[in-house]
Amino acid sequence: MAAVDLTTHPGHLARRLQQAHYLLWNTMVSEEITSPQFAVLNALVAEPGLDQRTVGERVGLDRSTIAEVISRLGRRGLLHKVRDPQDGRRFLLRLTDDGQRTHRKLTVRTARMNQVFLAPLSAEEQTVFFDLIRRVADAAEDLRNPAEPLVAHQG
Amino acid sequence: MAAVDLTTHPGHLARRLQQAHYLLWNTMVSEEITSPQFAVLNALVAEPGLDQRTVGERVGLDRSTIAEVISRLGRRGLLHKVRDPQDGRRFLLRLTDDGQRTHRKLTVRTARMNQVFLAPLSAEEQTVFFDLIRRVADAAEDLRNPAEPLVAHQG
DNA sequence: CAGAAATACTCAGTGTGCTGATTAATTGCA
DNA sequence: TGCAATTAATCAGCACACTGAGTATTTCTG
Repeated sequence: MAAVDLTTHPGHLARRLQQAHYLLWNTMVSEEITSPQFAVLNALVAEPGLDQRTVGERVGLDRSTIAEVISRLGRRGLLHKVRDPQDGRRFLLRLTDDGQRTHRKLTVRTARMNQVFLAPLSAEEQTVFFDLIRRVADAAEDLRNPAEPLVAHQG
Repeated sequence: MAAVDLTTHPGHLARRLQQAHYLLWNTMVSEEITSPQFAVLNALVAEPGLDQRTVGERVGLDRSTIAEVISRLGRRGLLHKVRDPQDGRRFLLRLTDDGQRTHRKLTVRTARMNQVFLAPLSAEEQTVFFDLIRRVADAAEDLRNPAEPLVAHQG
């Protein structure tokens, strides 16, 4: 009697959107490398030698998840991790040649997939689509990490 | 050198959006019942006595995932599954009184959470937000399930 | 009615994603 | 210097999400 219409629930839509993307990625980009794995490769192309935690921050993965993703990429020989001689807690990450090649190959395919994925929207709609999602996601993230702790005015 | 800007990748945005939602759900709705679990409860409020596969179809979960979600809800005493006397392959699902109560309670909280989540957007923007995401997700789903096999015009 | 095809569900395996607890290393302060 | 706090990473535990393979039941067809 009191059932709700889930098509107006942003969480439900977000999940469906991600699932749809997952399937398309699998058929058009790669069955081996996942989208989060590609994000990690991409982060290390942009900034080689990052440590694990920072990579996670860049791509939006928590400490546990980033550890597993990196371990898989390591097993596949796409990156290597070395202890930071300056700070023994850190591992510094770099892509191997194979990792570089894989990133280049997937970059092309990902661009094609994005075109297909966004094809139902006009160019202007695509811009709005990005803008709206980004604003909602950013605001929700800020709710958890209150950016400026608003330094107390006086002790 | 050839790194890509992930903020223009719909898959990456979809993932961030879902993560943001997950966190907000946890703090504002429930730490026990997840959003997919609520979707299942909701489907069974709308249509009591559905079988497992159909519930999965309604909420967008595959056969394996829906099985686990239902088993968890069963363990919590929120629903029960009975073999369909008409078709021994099926399990028919119904909410318990506790399940009904839980659904009612979470419906209220979910509405509040949605308001907070969507607060960064104006009312018109929220409409556009739903429309764009729905269109992209629907189109991608159709790519995998070619809706109408386009019945041949003549034998 | 019997065998084949379809269907509902289960199971094993993999991967993403979170929290809380633990370990190891560094930093900061008295 | 020496101990406390912080920080990077790991580990265990839970939950979602998919595929491919297997089982049981029903349906379809000859």
